[in-house]
Amino acid sequence: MEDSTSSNQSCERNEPVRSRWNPKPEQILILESIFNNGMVNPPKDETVRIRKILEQFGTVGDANVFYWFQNRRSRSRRRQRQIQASLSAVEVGGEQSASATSSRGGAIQFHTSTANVGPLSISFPMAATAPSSYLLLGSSSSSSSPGGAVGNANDGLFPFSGQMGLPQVEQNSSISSILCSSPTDNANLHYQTGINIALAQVPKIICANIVLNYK
Amino acid sequence: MEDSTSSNQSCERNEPVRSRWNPKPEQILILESIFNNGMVNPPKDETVRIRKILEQFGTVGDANVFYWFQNRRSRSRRRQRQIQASLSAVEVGGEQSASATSSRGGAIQFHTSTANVGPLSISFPMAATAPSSYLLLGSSSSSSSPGGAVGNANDGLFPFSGQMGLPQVEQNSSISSILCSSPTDNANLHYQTGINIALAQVPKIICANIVLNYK
DNA sequence: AGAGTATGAATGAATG
DNA sequence: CATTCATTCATACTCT
Repeated sequence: MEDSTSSNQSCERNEPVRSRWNPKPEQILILESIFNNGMVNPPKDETVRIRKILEQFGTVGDANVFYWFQNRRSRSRRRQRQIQASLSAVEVGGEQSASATSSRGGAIQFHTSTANVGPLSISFPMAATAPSSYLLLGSSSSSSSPGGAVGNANDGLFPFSGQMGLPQVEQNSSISSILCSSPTDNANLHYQTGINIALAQVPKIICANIVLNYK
Repeated sequence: MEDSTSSNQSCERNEPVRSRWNPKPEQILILESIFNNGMVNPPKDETVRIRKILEQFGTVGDANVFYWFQNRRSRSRRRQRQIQASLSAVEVGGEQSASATSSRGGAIQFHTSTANVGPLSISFPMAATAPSSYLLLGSSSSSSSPGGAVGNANDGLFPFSGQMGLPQVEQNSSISSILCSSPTDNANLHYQTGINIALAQVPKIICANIVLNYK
C-alpha cells in the first residue's frame, strides 16, 4: 500500500539484497508532487534531473524514475477509467452513454491519488543548500535551467518541456513549493502543521516534515 | 488487484483468448540467437522466413517478428546508453564512488537477461532436415574467425542482408549453432539432455535447443 | 503464514 | 527510430 506508515521498508540502508527499487517516502513525495503539478510525463532530460534529486534520499536510477512515471500515468488513467465506468453504470439501460471512454483525454477530476494523503500541499522549510533543490510552482525564480534548457514558457518554473499527455492534475492539490534539503543536513526542518504524513520510517531525518494543508 | 485472474501466459496450447503474442521460450531463443548473431534488423523477406521458423513452435505473425526486432533493437540501444551514462557518472562530483550513492553503480538495473543460469550448455540433436532450417553459426570460440579481425560474427552463414547498426552481442553467450526442426515432424526433436532448463516461464533466458555455451 | 494488494519492472504493440 | 500505452509478471508490504 502506499500508506507506508510506519514500519519497515527496507531501503538500502543496509540491505543485503536489492532486487527492486523501493522508493522512500520522501522520494515518493517528490515524485508525486511533480506529477501532480502537471508534469506527468517528463522528457528524458528532466528525468535525469529528477533522478538526481531523488538520489539525495536513496539510490535510484533513471530507469526507476522513468518506470515510475510510466506506471503512475498508466494506473492513474486506468483508475480514472474505472471510476468513470462505474459512474456510467448509473444509466445502464441507456445506450452508448459514455462508452467511448475518454481515451487519452479524459477529464480527470480530483480524487485521491496517492492513497492516503489526499490533496495536499507540501512545503518545505527552506532548504537552501541542497545540492540541487527543486522548486515546484512558485513564482519567481525561474529555474536556472542549466544549459538554458527550454525556456519554458509556462510561467511556472518547472521546465516543463515535455508534452503532458494527461489532463493532468487529477487532484486539486496545489503544491506551493517543495525543496529538498540534503538528508545530511537536516538542520532546519520543523513541523509546522498538521498532518505530517507518513514519512514515518524515514531514514531518519529530514524531510520528514512537510506541511500539508488540505484544501 | 491486478492479479488478472489467471496466471496464464502460456501458449496456444489451449487458449482461452489471446490478445497479444506471447513468445515461447524456444521462439525467444531463436530470435535472440539471430539477433545476437548480428542480424539486428532483418529485411522483410528475412522476417518472413524467421516467422516461418518460429511458427514451428507456436502461432506467430510477421508483424510480431517485426515488432520483436524493433523493440529489441530499441531497448538494447537504450540499455547501452544507460550503462554508458552511469559509467561516466564517475567523475562528476569529484569523488568517485563515495557519493555513495549510487551504489548499484548508479546504474540502472535493467536486468540482464542472462544471468541466472550459469554456465550451461544446451544442446540439441541436430536435426537436419527441417523444412527450413536456420543455421546460425557463431564466431565463437572455435577458431573460425580468421584473422580475428573485427569481423563481425557474420562469418557464418546467415544471409545477412540487412544493415546492422548495433554493436551487437551484448551478452556473453555464444551460440554455436541452431537448427530448428519442425515439431510436427518431430522426428528428431527430442530434448536430449537434462538441462533443458526451465523453459518454463523464463522470459529471459532462453533455451531450447541450441548449443550454447556461456562464457 | 497467508491472502490481498500496491507497485516496480518487462515487454508486446502501436503511433509519430 | 523514438516514445508511449496497455498488460502482465514479480515482489514488497499489510492486514487478518
